Amino acid sequence: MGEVLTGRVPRTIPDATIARLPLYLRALTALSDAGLATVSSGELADASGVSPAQLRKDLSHLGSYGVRGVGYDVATLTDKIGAQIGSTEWWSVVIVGMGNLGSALARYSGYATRGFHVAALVDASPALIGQQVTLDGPDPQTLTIRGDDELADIVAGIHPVIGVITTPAEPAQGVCDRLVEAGVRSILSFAPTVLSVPDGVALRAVDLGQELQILAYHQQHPRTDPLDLRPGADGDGSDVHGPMTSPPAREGVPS
Amino acid sequence: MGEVLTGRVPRTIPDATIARLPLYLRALTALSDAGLATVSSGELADASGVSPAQLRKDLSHLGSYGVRGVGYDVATLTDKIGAQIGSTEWWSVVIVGMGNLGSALARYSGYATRGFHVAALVDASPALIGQQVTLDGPDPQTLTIRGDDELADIVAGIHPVIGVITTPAEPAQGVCDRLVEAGVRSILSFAPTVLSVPDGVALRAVDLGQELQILAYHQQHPRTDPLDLRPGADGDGSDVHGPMTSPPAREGVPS
DNA sequence: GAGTGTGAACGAATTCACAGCA
DNA sequence: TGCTGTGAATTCGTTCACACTC
Repeated sequence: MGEVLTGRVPRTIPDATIARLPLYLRALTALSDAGLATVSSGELADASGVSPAQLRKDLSHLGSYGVRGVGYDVATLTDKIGAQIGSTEWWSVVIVGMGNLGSALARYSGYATRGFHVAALVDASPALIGQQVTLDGPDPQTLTIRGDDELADIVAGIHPVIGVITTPAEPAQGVCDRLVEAGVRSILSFAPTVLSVPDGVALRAVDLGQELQILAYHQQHPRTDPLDLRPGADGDGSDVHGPMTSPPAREGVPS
Repeated sequence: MGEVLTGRVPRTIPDATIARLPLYLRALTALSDAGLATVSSGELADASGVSPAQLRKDLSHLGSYGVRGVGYDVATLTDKIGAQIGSTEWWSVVIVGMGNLGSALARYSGYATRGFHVAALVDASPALIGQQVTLDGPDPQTLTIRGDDELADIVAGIHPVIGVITTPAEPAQGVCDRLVEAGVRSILSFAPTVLSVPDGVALRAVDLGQELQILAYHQQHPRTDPLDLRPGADGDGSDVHGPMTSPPAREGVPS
């Protein structure tokens, strides 16, 4: 793929690669914690649940940070991926919709380790507005649920911001519109509906119902496996259905 | 490509298509509720957030259920997709890990409309075992949290089963192994770790941290858009980043 | 005329296989 | 020798464009 004039790296990392960078970052952190200083593509691939070839191709998009015959320096690679992903700066998260899921996400304690923190909680219900929510985590913090008519004010002060929508389906598009209006450029939705956003706004949507239905399909149509032609070809059979359509998002929301 | 001998339909629906079927099903339900009897590919595509061409190609994998010059019969199409996805039978869900997220998912009231119901709640903590959880939904139901050493017994009686893992990262692989051991063939994990399952078991993983990091990347690297070359090409600019890597799972866990 | 169904063109992502370097 | 980096081949998915049918 031809030379590029801009800087060093081809300034076009495939979306599929970007979606896997967090995986690598997490695996690297674990390796680092375990005291490892270098890893080979095979080891890191195993720890990330991808193939070695894929890992090398992905990393090649960031530049050449490996040493032939040796592997990758864990610290260096962590830095490079972190720089791409933006984990060098702190990101604020605003959660809209304080039902079961919203509350659970608010109290999730894993934000800090990934460079995020919950900055505000919002709901439309008068019954919830004004209530206090205590967040778990290193420095227990208490936030007051605010009304969704204050969204613009709330977002105004804090940047960069990621908006998380955990409302029911019906109000979701309206909330989404108001977030965009207020200047939010990245939105993660858990609402069971299709949302549309203008150009320039990144939207990701996660849906429990859809995930369950996809699993139901696979259970109904078990693979008539033409897979194990060769004996024990690819080591630990991590993934079942070959490369799954939506590269399953690893990492999640425990506790 | 190439004729197929088995039955009617090419018995190989692409994974990407399968991941979108739930979207279509949801859109169809909405249209049906609105009293519509037929839809064109354009309308259904809009309601599902995909392109008309994609929709037609996807549906063509199921067979020819449209009428040229007219469109699709909403009821027929709903049936056909439902049959593929397995929404004709009831699926049981077992949730392991009754922390914030597990509790939220347990109380989620949207299962019934999609053919699922929560059959059991499990946790390892003695503090939680024995506690009652009241599920929302049409017929309020109360489940008692059971110990994870009972997993085999719990799963034994109820089939088909989908296992949902909402534990922290560390115990997740162990829980996963025990679910598989007990006969579960479909697993949805929210734990922030890579899980491996043997061949024949379907695994999907959803990860809040990963989703946020992907959004952070996109915010850091805004598109130098070579997109709007043609004036108002594709109507409502629903998606920002073209076909997103992981076809964002629509539908979710509100309330 | 209107809109489906589908081959064919296109593009993206993965895998292969090997050259090149420590 | 061992492992990275990467063109080439391949597989997979999407988009196009149009023949066909109601």
